[in-house]
Amino acid sequence: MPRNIKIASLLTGKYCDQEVCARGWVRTRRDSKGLSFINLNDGSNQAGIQIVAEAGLENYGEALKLNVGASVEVLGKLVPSPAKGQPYEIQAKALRIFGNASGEEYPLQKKGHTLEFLREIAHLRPRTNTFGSVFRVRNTLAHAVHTFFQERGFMYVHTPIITASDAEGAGEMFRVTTLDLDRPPRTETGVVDFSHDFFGREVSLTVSGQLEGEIFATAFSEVYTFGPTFRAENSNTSRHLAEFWMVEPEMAFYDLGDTIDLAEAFLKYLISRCLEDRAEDLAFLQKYYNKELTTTLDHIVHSPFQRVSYTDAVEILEKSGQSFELPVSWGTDLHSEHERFLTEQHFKSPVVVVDYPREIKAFYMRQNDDDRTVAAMDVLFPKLGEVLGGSQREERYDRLLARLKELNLNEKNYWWYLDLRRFGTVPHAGFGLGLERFVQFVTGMGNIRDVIPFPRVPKNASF
RNA sequence: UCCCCAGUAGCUCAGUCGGUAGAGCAGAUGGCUGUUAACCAUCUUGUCCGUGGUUCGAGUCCGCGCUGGGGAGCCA
Repeated sequence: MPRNIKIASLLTGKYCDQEVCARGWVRTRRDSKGLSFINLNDGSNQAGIQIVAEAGLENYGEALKLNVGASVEVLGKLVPSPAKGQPYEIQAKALRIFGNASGEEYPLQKKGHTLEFLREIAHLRPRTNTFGSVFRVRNTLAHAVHTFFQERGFMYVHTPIITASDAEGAGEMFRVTTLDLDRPPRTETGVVDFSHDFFGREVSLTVSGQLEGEIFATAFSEVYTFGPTFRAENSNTSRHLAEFWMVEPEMAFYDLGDTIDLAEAFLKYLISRCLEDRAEDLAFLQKYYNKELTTTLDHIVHSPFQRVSYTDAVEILEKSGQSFELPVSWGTDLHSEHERFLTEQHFKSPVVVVDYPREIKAFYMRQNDDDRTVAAMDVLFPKLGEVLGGSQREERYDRLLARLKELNLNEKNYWWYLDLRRFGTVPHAGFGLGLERFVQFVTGMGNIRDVIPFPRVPKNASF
């Protein structure tokens, strides 16, 4: 008797008229006289499978007491369903109940719940239709990230979570310490003495794996990191998390154009995989959360990404005749409304803006010959704005050192980063993609807290 | 961090002029020969976010706090 076949596989019809076993959790139960219909879901798909239990079952009495949330195993014959609503169903011959769920106490009902309520029961929300779809899409995206890079010969490098470096000299970091917070050791001048801390120095949770990624790119040529990152910013928005996942490829011998080509292929691949492999989930999400979801995703896959320099983009915005909430002028960063105008109104496709003013970008970005811009790029999507950002890195030792000094960054903290430019330096580049923001885009979910299993935000780290 | 809004049954909400709280859904029980968030009948359910104040009397008015949501800034 076949076991361990997921419900999604059973519904392909491959096992029709065979004895099968399904295990999962009850989503709904409806009964008529002498007959009970159970919808069983094991997380492998959106629809679940219909179990038909008849009065002849040995434990039919118990079956009638099954509540939403109960865990069961069913043995029976997989047959085409005579009724509308599902292609196949299982005629139960034996039903094993692992654990019932109290109808009075189980918080999930056979009706819609608000996303805010479900956030409070993050241990149960994966069992809902919405979160089932969201997390299957998230998984498909994560898998596709690895597939995309591995197929191109990129090495997956595990950059550290605990780090002594600060990737951009900006952004609040979470300190990691084992010091006694009530009575920390202090130096003679009274400041906390981290030489007595676990690592003998101040360390924090990483805000980016990029700098360490560059180390490996200068040995393995093409690498990527994919892991959690942490920002202690007090941001209370639907687009920020204190803990989120980033994908950061880093490539030796790439210039900015090569990197844009890679980013475009990467984003299109990720979306294509979801459209192909998660059609049922996207259809569900489209129905309940974003009516234009698949249209938008299809559009991205089939549009060539337009490329425009920051300087030209500012000129387009200035000449557009649009009245923006915030003014546009050369030297300031583009705001969301500007990005959306470019991608939605002007180009009507994804846009890659390149060569930003050096003053608004990070120290490690490669300075262009005009001495006022750097080889940076942002990919803008309709309705979203910036989805991915990257740059060619400054590989010239003197230029990098001068830039560090210009920004009053302590070069001693970057000694190993500078060494990469002293020994066998090469042109190289990379980009970063915030996974959750992208999952938001692909699923149509409005709040980033609903696309990560256990969101960490200011004032809340439940579960 | 700033601005705005909200917090009443397990969930979603109503609650008039300040007079001690109600509906739908869920749940329980019974019915129904194939149901699709099944349907029909009956029944149960409250720290009105917390705290201080005004008042004869506060779910309702006022102050403070907590939590949640939307927007802004920052960013991914």
